[in-house]
Amino acid sequence: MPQATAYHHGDLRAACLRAARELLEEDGSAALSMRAVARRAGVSPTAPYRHFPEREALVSAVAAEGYRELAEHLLAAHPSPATPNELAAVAVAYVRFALDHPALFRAMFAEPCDPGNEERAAATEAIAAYVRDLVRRAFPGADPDALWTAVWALVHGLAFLHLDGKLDASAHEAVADQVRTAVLAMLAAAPVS
Amino acid sequence: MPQATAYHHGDLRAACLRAARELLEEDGSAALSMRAVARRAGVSPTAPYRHFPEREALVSAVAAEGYRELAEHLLAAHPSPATPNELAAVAVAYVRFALDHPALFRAMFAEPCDPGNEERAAATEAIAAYVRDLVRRAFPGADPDALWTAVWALVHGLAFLHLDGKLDASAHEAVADQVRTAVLAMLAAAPVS
DNA sequence: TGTACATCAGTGAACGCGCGTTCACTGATGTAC
DNA sequence: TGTACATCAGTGAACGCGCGTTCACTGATGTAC
Repeated sequence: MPQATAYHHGDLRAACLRAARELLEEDGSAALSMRAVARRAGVSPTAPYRHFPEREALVSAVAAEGYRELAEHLLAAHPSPATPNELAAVAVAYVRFALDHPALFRAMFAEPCDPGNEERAAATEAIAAYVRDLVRRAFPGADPDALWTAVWALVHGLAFLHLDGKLDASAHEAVADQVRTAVLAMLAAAPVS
Repeated sequence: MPQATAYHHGDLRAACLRAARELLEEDGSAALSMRAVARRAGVSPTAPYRHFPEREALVSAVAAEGYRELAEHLLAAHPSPATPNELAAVAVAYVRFALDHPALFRAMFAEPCDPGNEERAAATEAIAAYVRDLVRRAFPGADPDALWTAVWALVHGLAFLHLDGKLDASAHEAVADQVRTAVLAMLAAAPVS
């Protein structure tokens, strides 16, 4: 760990990530910019380039952090969900995370992603594994590959529809109810034919 | 209908919408800008302000057009789906639309939307009605309000996960298979408990 | 232990860019008398 | 029918902005001898 002085920051990489997160939390609508991050970190506009070769690298790093936090958040909602109600609780947690960190969530999904970023790939895989296990436990008879995609899509769609204002997201409890009800209805759906 | 002359365009409003659509189809990654639209329409940078008081108004108009097209596209896939297979076909059409018009699709959903735009509201409602009818036909026993949200979310999630590269979208047929399989797996899911 | 020097992590000026929007304007149209 | 004039739909210069990135630089650190 290098020493911090007036000239040398000490840990600018971490400071940039922290600044980026703060900016995303504060103004969910503005795109993340290198210059804004530098300003927030109290450093010249070009200093971050020592640690991130280009904007996309910064965004990828922030997104990876977001994936890790989302994984923790889901685990905290339920470590090993196995019933429809438990699955619904996890769905609510997923949507809540999106609504509590809208800009981060958009950065995680909508920003062009660098497929070579291992940190990011590992973090995504942790979430995928969690959902796959959930599906195996909750739906022993189903094709897990097909169903885990569907479950993720269902929950992800609920998150974005709320985030984008297509479903009303103004009240916490109402969102939770809406998500729970939708998930349970889907699982209980008995099609004709 | 005003006459077109060298000075007066004749129907600049429509030309702006056409230009905007072209730009979205050509460069899915760039944000829509008033200046680019004006350039494409062959008009001074400020001329579009005669027809759209601000950028958001233009985007809202384009989005409304997108909703109408999406509704037509779904109707064309199946006018009155009632079985899981027919529902899956509509899901495939929804995802295909998103992948064929990525920037338009993002504009429709991710851009901040003007809730007062009636054109847009009407177009969205047409889609909602289509999905609600579908749900009523296909799942006579279910709570239609809860289930139509779930169905929309499932399909919408599949669209965005493909659009954002979280699910592989490189081959048309593979995407269709993936979507069909996921939807059918979800409908056939038999939870424990 | 002291010193020369390579390397590292910053600075700050500058480049060229595109953007949304305003403003005063002008050319063309259409309407009232 | 002819004309004065209001209105409409454009123009073009300008404002102030923020951006990503480059470049030559400089201050601080650490290492080899």
